Amino acid sequence: MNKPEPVPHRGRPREFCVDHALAQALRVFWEKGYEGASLTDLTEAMGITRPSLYAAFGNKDSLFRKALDLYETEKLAYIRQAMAQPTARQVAERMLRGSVDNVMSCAQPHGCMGVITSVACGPEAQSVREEVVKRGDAGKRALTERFIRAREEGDLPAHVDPEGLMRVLIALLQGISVQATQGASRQELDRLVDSGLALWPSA
Amino acid sequence: MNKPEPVPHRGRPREFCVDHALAQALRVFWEKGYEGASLTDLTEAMGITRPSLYAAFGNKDSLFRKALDLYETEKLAYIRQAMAQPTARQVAERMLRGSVDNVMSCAQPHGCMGVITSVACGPEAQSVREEVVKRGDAGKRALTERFIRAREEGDLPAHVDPEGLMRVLIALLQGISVQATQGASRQELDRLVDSGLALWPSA
DNA sequence: CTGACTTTATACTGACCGGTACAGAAAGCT
DNA sequence: AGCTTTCTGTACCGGTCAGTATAAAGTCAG
Repeated sequence: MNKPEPVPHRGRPREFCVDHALAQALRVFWEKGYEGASLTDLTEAMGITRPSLYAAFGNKDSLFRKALDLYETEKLAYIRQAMAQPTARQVAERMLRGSVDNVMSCAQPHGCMGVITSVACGPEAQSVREEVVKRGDAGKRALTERFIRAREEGDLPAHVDPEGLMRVLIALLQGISVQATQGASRQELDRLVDSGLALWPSA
Repeated sequence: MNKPEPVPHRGRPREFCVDHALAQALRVFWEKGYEGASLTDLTEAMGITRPSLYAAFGNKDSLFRKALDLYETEKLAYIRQAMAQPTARQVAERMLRGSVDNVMSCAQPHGCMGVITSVACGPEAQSVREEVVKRGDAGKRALTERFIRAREEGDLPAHVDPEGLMRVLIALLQGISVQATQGASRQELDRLVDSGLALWPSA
């Protein structure tokens, strides 16, 4: 961390590491949601002052979007891994297990950022909410395609509805996130996943 | 509506109907969440001024709790009906269908108040959040008991884990709520429910 | 009518919100 | 050296938040 700028700019050099500060911002947004995270919360966690934040990241909206990018590339890697699994069941299992790992990391549980942001209130956050929903929809489409392929490949029965099954799996993931924020233990979430997988349609 | 006080008190009589005002408050809290609903939003929707609100309902916290009571008795009636169904499958179906009806009522979709409140941000709402989680936990216990009974009565296979199945069903309900707030259509949610029920363990 | 009592509306409180003006500090360029 | 450029900290902006002081208005008992 605190790596210097690769090409030293003109003017006074920045005294903090942008990547590290963004990681701290992500932590705050993840814990408190978009509206719940005040600029005071953010700047204190990032160790910088307000004007530095605005100079480096624009405004709260664009800081959140940058944090969201980091979240997707870092914390949602398990989703990309899951999609590459050979069977639909393994796709589901990797997603569910990865989701529990994700919400149970870092001591106290925090749910999925997508759920937190899209459920959180206020017309002020409408723009970021739409962004989150848009990103989620792309994932939903990809998952549906994956299940269509699985049915063609014979590892899902012919009678299943790929889009419906996608919505069920997404609902389970969202449920895991909600229950985590409500204080569910890892053991309870593991049991949710075990029971969910026990219901999964066999080929 | 606007029914008069049954026993006329001393002093100037109240000029609004408490029940009607509370119903309007519920509508606002349901749409915007606890923190997202400002006193200005509330008083405008209720048609009363701030001091009247405080005189009649205490403060924002206690107004929310009273609205929550109303929500449980009015909007969550389907849950009590569902619990009384003869088989576990019918319990699940009534809950899922009722949940979709619930989040799809009143034109634009709003999710479950429990989910909205428990996921919504900020340490200021911690107290009401704990209240919501506490009420939800009681429901979870009751549902687990219901599935244990179902297994004893033979309408659930012996190998299922009642608590795990309870968490799966709750997760589906929470997923329905989240997807509704994200703008899912009734048709999409119906498909979620159909696919979920198709997975339900048969006796 | 008078006084006790309660609800009404206006207008305010201090605290916090996201965002910024300003001036000083630290670097490169010439 | 000076000059330009960029960052840093302080101190502030108008707006909104939950909650309330105050006084007028309305209804009772006597």
